[in-house]
Amino acid sequence: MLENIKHPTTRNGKATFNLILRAAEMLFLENGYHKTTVADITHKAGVAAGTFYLYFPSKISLYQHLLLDISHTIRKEIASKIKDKTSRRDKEKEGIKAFLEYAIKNPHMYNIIWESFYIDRALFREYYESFSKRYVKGLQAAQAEGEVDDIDLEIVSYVLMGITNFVGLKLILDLGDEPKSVDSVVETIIRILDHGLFQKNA
Amino acid sequence: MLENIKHPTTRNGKATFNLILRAAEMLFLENGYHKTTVADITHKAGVAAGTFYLYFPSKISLYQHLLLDISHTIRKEIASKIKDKTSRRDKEKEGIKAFLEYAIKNPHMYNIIWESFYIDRALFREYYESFSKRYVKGLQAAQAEGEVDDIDLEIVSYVLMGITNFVGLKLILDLGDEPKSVDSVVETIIRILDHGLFQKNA
DNA sequence: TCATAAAGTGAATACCTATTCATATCATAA
DNA sequence: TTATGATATGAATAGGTATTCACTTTATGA
Repeated sequence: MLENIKHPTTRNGKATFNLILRAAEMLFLENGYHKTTVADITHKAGVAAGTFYLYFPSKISLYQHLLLDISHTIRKEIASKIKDKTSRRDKEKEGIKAFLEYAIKNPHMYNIIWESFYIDRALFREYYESFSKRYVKGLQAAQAEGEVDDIDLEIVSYVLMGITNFVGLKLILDLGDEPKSVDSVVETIIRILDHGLFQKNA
Repeated sequence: MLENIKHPTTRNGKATFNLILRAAEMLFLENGYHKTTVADITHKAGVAAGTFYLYFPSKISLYQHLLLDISHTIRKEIASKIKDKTSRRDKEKEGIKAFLEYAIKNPHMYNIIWESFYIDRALFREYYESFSKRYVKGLQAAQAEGEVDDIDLEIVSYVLMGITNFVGLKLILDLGDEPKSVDSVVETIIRILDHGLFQKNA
Protein backbone atom coordinates (compact mmCIF):
# COMPACT_ATOMS: atom_id res chain seq x y z
CA MET A 1 0.00 0.00 0.00
CA LEU A 2 2.84 2.38 0.76
CA GLU A 3 4.51 3.38 -2.48
CA ASN A 4 8.16 4.25 -2.47
CA ILE A 5 9.28 7.80 -2.74
CA LYS A 6 12.47 8.35 -4.73
CA HIS A 7 14.67 10.64 -2.69
CA PRO A 8 16.88 13.00 -4.66
CA THR A 9 20.64 12.69 -4.39
CA THR A 10 21.93 16.07 -5.55
CA ARG A 11 21.68 19.48 -3.94
CA ASN A 12 19.34 20.71 -6.69
CA GLY A 13 17.21 17.63 -6.50
CA LYS A 14 16.78 18.01 -2.79
CA ALA A 15 15.76 21.63 -3.19
CA THR A 16 13.13 20.72 -5.78
CA PHE A 17 11.89 17.83 -3.66
CA ASN A 18 11.37 20.18 -0.75
CA LEU A 19 9.70 22.81 -2.89
CA ILE A 20 7.15 20.24 -3.96
CA LEU A 21 6.68 18.99 -0.43
CA ARG A 22 6.13 22.47 1.03
CA ALA A 23 3.80 23.51 -1.77
CA ALA A 24 1.75 20.36 -1.31
CA GLU A 25 1.62 20.78 2.43
CA MET A 26 0.30 24.32 2.14
CA LEU A 27 -2.29 23.34 -0.44
CA PHE A 28 -3.49 20.20 1.32
CA LEU A 29 -3.69 22.12 4.57
CA GLU A 30 -5.57 24.96 2.96
CA ASN A 31 -7.93 23.14 0.64
CA GLY A 32 -7.78 19.47 1.47
CA TYR A 33 -6.70 16.55 -0.65
CA HIS A 34 -9.44 16.34 -3.24
CA LYS A 35 -9.58 20.01 -4.01
CA THR A 36 -5.84 20.14 -4.58
CA THR A 37 -4.61 18.97 -7.98
CA VAL A 38 -1.12 17.85 -8.90
CA ALA A 39 -1.07 20.79 -11.30
CA ASP A 40 -1.77 23.12 -8.37
CA ILE A 41 1.15 21.65 -6.47
CA THR A 42 3.67 21.82 -9.30
CA HIS A 43 2.53 25.31 -10.20
CA LYS A 44 2.95 26.54 -6.64
CA ALA A 45 6.33 24.82 -6.41
CA GLY A 46 7.35 26.42 -9.70
CA VAL A 47 8.22 23.17 -11.46
CA ALA A 48 6.81 21.28 -14.43
CA ALA A 49 4.11 18.67 -14.03
CA GLY A 50 6.44 15.83 -14.88
CA THR A 51 8.91 16.82 -12.18
CA PHE A 52 6.41 15.72 -9.58
CA TYR A 53 6.71 12.14 -10.76
CA LEU A 54 10.50 12.12 -10.52
CA TYR A 55 10.07 11.83 -6.79
CA PHE A 56 6.54 10.77 -6.01
CA PRO A 57 4.98 7.79 -7.76
CA SER A 58 1.51 9.20 -7.19
CA LYS A 59 -0.43 12.01 -5.58
CA ILE A 60 -1.44 9.79 -2.69
CA SER A 61 2.14 8.76 -1.92
CA LEU A 62 2.96 12.40 -1.29
CA TYR A 63 -0.06 12.70 0.94
CA GLN A 64 0.98 9.68 3.00
CA HIS A 65 4.48 11.04 3.36
CA LEU A 66 3.14 14.36 4.62
CA LEU A 67 0.78 12.75 7.10
CA LEU A 68 3.60 10.77 8.70
CA ASP A 69 5.70 13.93 8.79
CA ILE A 70 3.04 15.93 10.58
CA SER A 71 2.31 13.09 12.94
CA HIS A 72 5.95 13.00 14.03
CA THR A 73 6.09 16.75 14.43
CA ILE A 74 3.09 16.81 16.74
CA ARG A 75 4.43 14.00 18.88
CA LYS A 76 7.84 15.57 19.24
CA GLU A 77 6.24 18.89 20.09
CA ILE A 78 4.17 17.36 22.88
CA ALA A 79 6.94 15.08 24.15
CA SER A 80 9.37 17.97 24.51
CA LYS A 81 6.84 20.03 26.45
CA ILE A 82 5.94 17.38 29.01
CA LYS A 83 9.28 15.72 29.60
CA ASP A 84 10.25 17.91 32.55
CA LYS A 85 6.93 17.52 34.36
CA THR A 86 6.94 14.92 37.09
CA SER A 87 3.34 14.05 37.95
CA ARG A 88 1.10 12.47 35.38
CA ARG A 89 -1.48 15.12 36.11
CA ASP A 90 0.95 17.86 35.16
CA LYS A 91 2.16 15.95 32.12
CA GLU A 92 -1.45 15.66 31.03
CA LYS A 93 -2.06 19.34 31.54
CA GLU A 94 1.04 20.35 29.57
CA GLY A 95 0.30 17.82 26.85
CA ILE A 96 -3.21 19.17 26.35
CA LYS A 97 -1.89 22.70 26.27
CA ALA A 98 0.84 21.81 23.78
CA PHE A 99 -1.65 20.11 21.48
CA LEU A 100 -4.09 23.02 21.57
CA GLU A 101 -1.34 25.52 20.93
CA TYR A 102 -0.10 23.47 18.02
CA ALA A 103 -3.63 23.30 16.67
CA ILE A 104 -4.06 27.05 16.82
CA LYS A 105 -0.72 27.65 15.19
CA ASN A 106 -1.53 25.11 12.48
CA PRO A 107 -5.26 25.53 12.17
CA HIS A 108 -5.54 23.37 9.10
CA MET A 109 -3.81 20.30 10.42
CA TYR A 110 -7.14 18.52 10.70
CA ASN A 111 -7.35 18.90 6.94
CA ILE A 112 -4.58 16.38 6.61
CA ILE A 113 -5.12 14.12 9.58
CA TRP A 114 -8.87 13.61 9.55
CA GLU A 115 -9.11 13.47 5.81
CA SER A 116 -7.00 10.33 5.89
CA PHE A 117 -10.14 8.63 7.15
CA TYR A 118 -11.48 8.98 3.62
CA ILE A 119 -8.27 8.69 1.67
CA ASP A 120 -6.34 5.91 3.37
CA ARG A 121 -8.27 4.21 6.14
CA ALA A 122 -5.36 2.02 7.18
CA LEU A 123 -3.16 5.06 7.66
CA PHE A 124 -5.83 6.79 9.70
CA ARG A 125 -6.24 3.80 11.90
CA GLU A 126 -2.51 3.44 12.38
CA TYR A 127 -2.21 7.10 13.23
CA TYR A 128 -4.64 6.96 16.12
CA GLU A 129 -3.74 3.48 17.29
CA SER A 130 -0.08 4.32 17.61
CA PHE A 131 -0.96 7.60 19.28
CA SER A 132 -3.13 5.63 21.68
CA LYS A 133 -0.42 3.05 22.38
CA ARG A 134 2.09 5.67 23.37
CA TYR A 135 -0.52 7.31 25.56
CA VAL A 136 -1.34 4.05 27.28
CA LYS A 137 2.32 3.40 28.00
CA GLY A 138 2.63 6.70 29.85
CA LEU A 139 -0.60 6.13 31.72
CA GLN A 140 0.45 2.63 32.75
CA ALA A 141 3.57 3.95 34.39
CA ALA A 142 1.47 6.47 36.28
CA GLN A 143 -1.02 3.78 37.20
CA ALA A 144 1.78 1.66 38.63
CA GLU A 145 2.70 4.63 40.79
CA GLY A 146 -0.85 4.88 42.03
CA GLU A 147 -1.32 8.22 40.33
CA VAL A 148 -4.09 7.12 38.02
CA ASP A 149 -7.28 5.24 38.77
CA ASP A 150 -7.51 1.56 37.96
CA ILE A 151 -9.52 1.82 34.74
CA ASP A 152 -9.28 0.75 31.11
CA LEU A 153 -6.40 2.87 29.87
CA GLU A 154 -7.02 2.25 26.22
CA ILE A 155 -10.44 3.84 26.54
CA VAL A 156 -8.91 6.59 28.63
CA SER A 157 -6.49 7.34 25.80
CA TYR A 158 -9.37 7.79 23.36
CA VAL A 159 -11.22 9.90 25.91
CA LEU A 160 -8.21 12.19 26.18
CA MET A 161 -7.60 12.29 22.44
CA GLY A 162 -11.26 13.04 21.88
CA ILE A 163 -11.20 15.91 24.35
CA THR A 164 -8.12 17.56 22.88
CA ASN A 165 -9.17 17.02 19.29
CA PHE A 166 -12.66 18.40 19.72
CA VAL A 167 -11.71 21.31 21.92
CA GLY A 168 -8.94 22.10 19.43
CA LEU A 169 -11.53 21.98 16.70
CA LYS A 170 -13.71 24.39 18.65
CA LEU A 171 -10.84 26.84 19.02
CA ILE A 172 -10.12 26.65 15.32
CA LEU A 173 -13.75 27.14 14.35
CA ASP A 174 -13.72 30.29 16.47
CA LEU A 175 -10.48 31.67 15.05
CA GLY A 176 -12.27 34.27 12.95
CA ASP A 177 -14.23 35.61 15.91
CA GLU A 178 -12.83 35.87 19.41
CA PRO A 179 -11.44 32.51 20.46
CA LYS A 180 -11.08 31.66 24.12
CA SER A 181 -7.59 31.63 25.53
CA VAL A 182 -5.79 28.32 25.54
CA ASP A 183 -5.03 28.67 29.23
CA SER A 184 -8.64 29.15 30.26
CA VAL A 185 -9.68 26.19 28.15
CA VAL A 186 -6.94 24.01 29.61
CA GLU A 187 -8.15 24.99 33.09
CA THR A 188 -11.65 23.83 32.25
CA ILE A 189 -10.46 20.51 30.92
CA ILE A 190 -8.03 19.79 33.72
CA ARG A 191 -10.68 20.64 36.24
CA ILE A 192 -12.84 17.89 34.84
CA LEU A 193 -9.92 15.48 34.87
CA ASP A 194 -9.16 16.49 38.46
CA HIS A 195 -12.61 16.35 39.99
CA GLY A 196 -15.09 15.15 37.41
CA LEU A 197 -17.93 17.16 36.02
CA PHE A 198 -20.60 16.93 38.66
CA GLN A 199 -21.02 18.51 42.08
CA LYS A 200 -20.59 16.20 44.99
CA ASN A 201 -23.50 16.62 47.38
CA ALA A 202 -23.48 14.67 50.61
CA MET B 1 -25.26 27.60 -0.72
CA LEU B 2 -28.18 25.28 -0.05
CA GLU B 3 -29.74 24.26 -3.35
CA ASN B 4 -33.41 23.42 -3.48
CA ILE B 5 -34.57 19.87 -3.76
CA LYS B 6 -37.67 19.31 -5.87
CA HIS B 7 -39.99 17.08 -3.94
CA PRO B 8 -42.16 14.71 -5.96
CA THR B 9 -45.91 15.04 -5.87
CA THR B 10 -47.18 11.65 -7.02
CA ARG B 11 -47.01 8.26 -5.37
CA ASN B 12 -44.58 6.98 -7.98
CA GLY B 13 -42.44 10.04 -7.76
CA LYS B 14 -42.17 9.72 -4.02
CA ALA B 15 -41.16 6.09 -4.32
CA THR B 16 -38.42 6.95 -6.78
CA PHE B 17 -37.24 9.85 -4.68
CA ASN B 18 -36.85 7.55 -1.71
CA LEU B 19 -35.12 4.86 -3.76
CA ILE B 20 -32.50 7.41 -4.74
CA LEU B 21 -32.15 8.69 -1.22
CA ARG B 22 -31.71 5.23 0.29
CA ALA B 23 -29.27 4.13 -2.39
CA ALA B 24 -27.22 7.27 -1.88
CA GLU B 25 -27.23 6.87 1.86
CA MET B 26 -25.95 3.33 1.66
CA LEU B 27 -23.24 4.25 -0.82
CA PHE B 28 -22.09 7.39 0.97
CA LEU B 29 -22.04 5.51 4.24
CA GLU B 30 -20.12 2.63 2.73
CA ASN B 31 -17.65 4.39 0.47
CA GLY B 32 -17.79 8.08 1.27
CA TYR B 33 -18.78 10.99 -0.91
CA HIS B 34 -15.93 11.16 -3.38
CA LYS B 35 -15.79 7.47 -4.13
CA THR B 36 -19.52 7.39 -4.84
CA THR B 37 -20.59 8.52 -8.30
CA VAL B 38 -24.03 9.67 -9.36
CA ALA B 39 -24.01 6.71 -11.74
CA ASP B 40 -23.45 4.39 -8.77
CA ILE B 41 -26.41 5.92 -7.01
CA THR B 42 -28.83 5.75 -9.93
CA HIS B 43 -27.69 2.23 -10.77
CA LYS B 44 -28.26 1.04 -7.21
CA ALA B 45 -31.63 2.79 -7.14
CA GLY B 46 -32.53 1.17 -10.46
CA VAL B 47 -33.30 4.41 -12.27
CA ALA B 48 -31.76 6.26 -15.19
CA ALA B 49 -29.06 8.86 -14.71
CA GLY B 50 -31.33 11.72 -15.69
CA THR B 51 -33.92 10.77 -13.09
CA PHE B 52 -31.51 11.88 -10.40
CA TYR B 53 -31.72 15.44 -11.64
CA LEU B 54 -35.49 15.48 -11.56
CA TYR B 55 -35.22 15.81 -7.79
CA PHE B 56 -31.71 16.85 -6.88
CA PRO B 57 -30.04 19.79 -8.60
CA SER B 58 -26.60 18.35 -7.85
CA LYS B 59 -24.76 15.56 -6.13
CA ILE B 60 -23.85 17.80 -3.22
CA SER B 61 -27.44 18.87 -2.61
CA LEU B 62 -28.34 15.24 -1.99
CA TYR B 63 -25.40 14.93 0.38
CA GLN B 64 -26.51 17.98 2.36
CA HIS B 65 -30.03 16.66 2.59
CA LEU B 66 -28.77 13.34 3.94
CA LEU B 67 -26.50 14.94 6.50
CA LEU B 68 -29.35 16.95 7.98
CA ASP B 69 -31.48 13.81 7.99
CA ILE B 70 -28.91 11.79 9.90
CA SER B 71 -28.26 14.63 12.28
CA HIS B 72 -31.93 14.74 13.24
CA THR B 73 -32.10 10.99 13.64
CA ILE B 74 -29.19 10.93 16.07
CA ARG B 75 -30.61 13.75 18.13
CA LYS B 76 -34.03 12.18 18.36
CA GLU B 77 -32.47 8.85 19.28
CA ILE B 78 -30.52 10.39 22.14
CA ALA B 79 -33.32 12.66 23.30
CA SER B 80 -35.77 9.78 23.56
CA LYS B 81 -33.34 7.73 25.60
CA ILE B 82 -32.53 10.38 28.18
CA LYS B 83 -35.89 12.03 28.63
CA ASP B 84 -36.98 9.85 31.56
CA LYS B 85 -33.74 10.25 33.50
CA THR B 86 -33.86 12.84 36.22
CA SER B 87 -30.31 13.73 37.23
CA ARG B 88 -27.97 15.29 34.74
CA ARG B 89 -25.42 12.66 35.60
CA ASP B 90 -27.81 9.90 34.56
CA LYS B 91 -28.89 11.82 31.47
CA GLU B 92 -25.24 12.10 30.51
CA LYS B 93 -24.66 8.42 31.05
CA GLU B 94 -27.66 7.41 28.98
CA GLY B 95 -26.80 9.93 26.28
CA ILE B 96 -23.29 8.58 25.93
CA LYS B 97 -24.61 5.05 25.80
CA ALA B 98 -27.22 5.95 23.20
CA PHE B 99 -24.64 7.63 20.99
CA LEU B 100 -22.22 4.73 21.19
CA GLU B 101 -24.93 2.22 20.46
CA TYR B 102 -26.05 4.25 17.49
CA ALA B 103 -22.47 4.42 16.28
CA ILE B 104 -22.04 0.67 16.46
CA LYS B 105 -25.33 0.06 14.70
CA ASN B 106 -24.40 2.59 12.01
CA PRO B 107 -20.66 2.17 11.86
CA HIS B 108 -20.27 4.33 8.79
CA MET B 109 -22.06 7.37 10.04
CA TYR B 110 -18.76 9.16 10.45
CA ASN B 111 -18.40 8.77 6.71
CA ILE B 112 -21.13 11.29 6.26
CA ILE B 113 -20.71 13.55 9.25
CA TRP B 114 -16.96 14.04 9.39
CA GLU B 115 -16.59 14.14 5.65
CA SER B 116 -18.67 17.29 5.62
CA PHE B 117 -15.57 18.98 7.00
CA TYR B 118 -14.09 18.60 3.52
CA ILE B 119 -17.22 18.90 1.45
CA ASP B 120 -19.19 21.69 3.05
CA ARG B 121 -17.36 23.39 5.89
CA ALA B 122 -20.29 25.61 6.79
CA LEU B 123 -22.54 22.59 7.20
CA PHE B 124 -19.96 20.84 9.36
CA ARG B 125 -19.63 23.88 11.58
CA GLU B 126 -23.36 24.25 11.87
CA TYR B 127 -23.73 20.59 12.75
CA TYR B 128 -21.42 20.74 15.74
CA GLU B 129 -22.36 24.23 16.85
CA SER B 130 -26.03 23.40 17.03
CA PHE B 131 -25.25 20.12 18.74
CA SER B 132 -23.17 22.11 21.23
CA LYS B 133 -25.89 24.69 21.81
CA ARG B 134 -28.44 22.08 22.68
CA TYR B 135 -25.94 20.43 24.99
CA VAL B 136 -25.19 23.70 26.73
CA LYS B 137 -28.86 24.34 27.31
CA GLY B 138 -29.25 21.05 29.13
CA LEU B 139 -26.11 21.62 31.15
CA GLN B 140 -27.20 25.13 32.13
CA ALA B 141 -30.39 23.80 33.63
CA ALA B 142 -28.36 21.29 35.62
CA GLN B 143 -25.91 23.97 36.64
CA ALA B 144 -28.76 26.10 37.94
CA GLU B 145 -29.79 23.14 40.08
CA GLY B 146 -26.27 22.89 41.45
CA GLU B 147 -25.75 19.55 39.78
CA VAL B 148 -22.89 20.63 37.57
CA ASP B 149 -19.72 22.52 38.48
CA ASP B 150 -19.47 26.20 37.66
CA ILE B 151 -17.33 25.94 34.53
CA ASP B 152 -17.42 26.99 30.89
CA LEU B 153 -20.25 24.87 29.55
CA GLU B 154 -19.47 25.50 25.93
CA ILE B 155 -16.07 23.91 26.40
CA VAL B 156 -17.70 21.15 28.42
CA SER B 157 -19.99 20.41 25.49
CA TYR B 158 -17.00 19.96 23.18
CA VAL B 159 -15.27 17.84 25.82
CA LEU B 160 -18.28 15.56 25.95
CA MET B 161 -18.75 15.44 22.19
CA GLY B 162 -15.04 14.69 21.80
CA ILE B 163 -15.22 11.83 24.26
CA THR B 164 -18.24 10.18 22.67
CA ASN B 165 -17.03 10.71 19.12
CA PHE B 166 -13.56 9.33 19.71
CA VAL B 167 -14.61 6.42 21.87
CA GLY B 168 -17.26 5.64 19.26
CA LEU B 169 -14.56 5.74 16.65
CA LYS B 170 -12.47 3.33 18.69
CA LEU B 171 -15.37 0.90 18.94
CA ILE B 172 -15.91 1.08 15.21
CA LEU B 173 -12.24 0.59 14.39
CA ASP B 174 -12.37 -2.56 16.51
CA LEU B 175 -15.54 -3.94 14.94
CA GLY B 176 -13.65 -6.53 12.93
CA ASP B 177 -11.82 -7.88 15.98
CA GLU B 178 -13.36 -8.13 19.42
CA PRO B 179 -14.81 -4.78 20.39
CA LYS B 180 -15.33 -3.91 24.05
CA SER B 181 -18.88 -3.87 25.31
CA VAL B 182 -20.68 -0.56 25.23
CA ASP B 183 -21.59 -0.92 28.88
CA SER B 184 -18.03 -1.39 30.07
CA VAL B 185 -16.91 1.56 28.00
CA VAL B 186 -19.70 3.74 29.35
CA GLU B 187 -18.64 2.79 32.88
CA THR B 188 -15.10 3.94 32.19
CA ILE B 189 -16.24 7.25 30.80
CA ILE B 190 -18.78 7.98 33.51
CA ARG B 191 -16.23 7.13 36.14
CA ILE B 192 -14.02 9.88 34.81
CA LEU B 193 -16.95 12.29 34.72
CA ASP B 194 -17.86 11.27 38.27
CA HIS B 195 -14.46 11.42 39.96
CA GLY B 196 -11.87 12.62 37.48
CA LEU B 197 -8.98 10.60 36.23
CA PHE B 198 -6.43 10.83 39.00
CA GLN B 199 -6.15 9.27 42.43
CA LYS B 200 -6.68 11.60 45.32
CA ASN B 201 -3.92 11.16 47.85
CA ALA B 202 -4.17 13.23 51.00
C1' DT C 1 -61.20 8.66 -24.55
C1' DC C 2 -57.86 12.14 -24.41
C1' DA C 3 -55.21 16.12 -22.90
C1' DT C 4 -51.81 17.28 -19.77
C1' DA C 5 -48.35 17.42 -16.42
C1' DA C 6 -45.36 14.65 -13.99
C1' DA C 7 -42.07 11.18 -14.23
C1' DG C 8 -38.54 8.73 -16.58
C1' DT C 9 -34.86 7.69 -20.09
C1' DG C 10 -29.90 7.16 -21.49
C1' DA C 11 -26.83 8.68 -24.92
C1' DA C 12 -24.20 12.75 -25.56
C1' DT C 13 -21.69 16.56 -23.66
C1' DA C 14 -18.25 19.05 -21.50
C1' DC C 15 -14.95 19.27 -18.36
C1' DC C 16 -11.43 17.83 -15.35
C1' DT C 17 -7.10 15.82 -13.86
C1' DA C 18 -3.57 12.06 -12.77
C1' DT C 19 -0.01 10.24 -15.19
C1' DT C 20 3.26 9.34 -19.13
C1' DC C 21 6.93 10.08 -22.27
C1' DA C 22 9.99 11.76 -25.70
C1' DT C 23 13.08 15.16 -25.28
C1' DA C 24 16.26 18.60 -23.23
C1' DT C 25 19.35 20.49 -19.76
C1' DC C 26 22.39 20.31 -15.85
C1' DA C 27 26.21 19.09 -12.78
C1' DT C 28 30.14 16.66 -12.08
C1' DA C 29 33.74 13.20 -12.10
C1' DA C 30 37.22 11.36 -14.91
C1' DT D 1 36.57 18.54 -22.35
C1' DT D 2 33.33 15.03 -22.32
C1' DA D 3 30.56 11.28 -20.87
C1' DT D 4 26.99 10.14 -17.84
C1' DG D 5 23.38 9.91 -14.65
C1' DA D 6 20.36 12.92 -12.43
C1' DT D 7 17.18 16.41 -13.05
C1' DA D 8 13.66 18.90 -15.61
C1' DT D 9 10.16 19.86 -19.15
C1' DG D 10 5.22 20.30 -20.75
C1' DA D 11 2.37 18.67 -24.36
C1' DA D 12 -0.19 14.57 -25.04
C1' DT D 13 -2.76 10.74 -23.17
C1' DA D 14 -6.26 8.24 -21.02
C1' DG D 15 -9.78 7.68 -18.09
C1' DG D 16 -13.30 9.33 -15.43
C1' DT D 17 -17.77 11.66 -14.13
C1' DA D 18 -21.34 15.39 -13.16
C1' DT D 19 -24.79 17.22 -15.78
C1' DT D 20 -27.85 18.12 -19.86
C1' DC D 21 -31.43 17.41 -23.10
C1' DA D 22 -34.41 15.80 -26.68
C1' DC D 23 -37.42 12.44 -26.34
C1' DT D 24 -40.73 8.76 -24.33
C1' DT D 25 -43.83 6.86 -20.98
C1' DT D 26 -47.19 7.00 -17.31
C1' DA D 27 -51.06 8.41 -14.52
C1' DT D 28 -55.15 10.92 -13.99
C1' DG D 29 -58.98 14.09 -14.06
C1' DA D 30 -62.32 16.03 -17.18
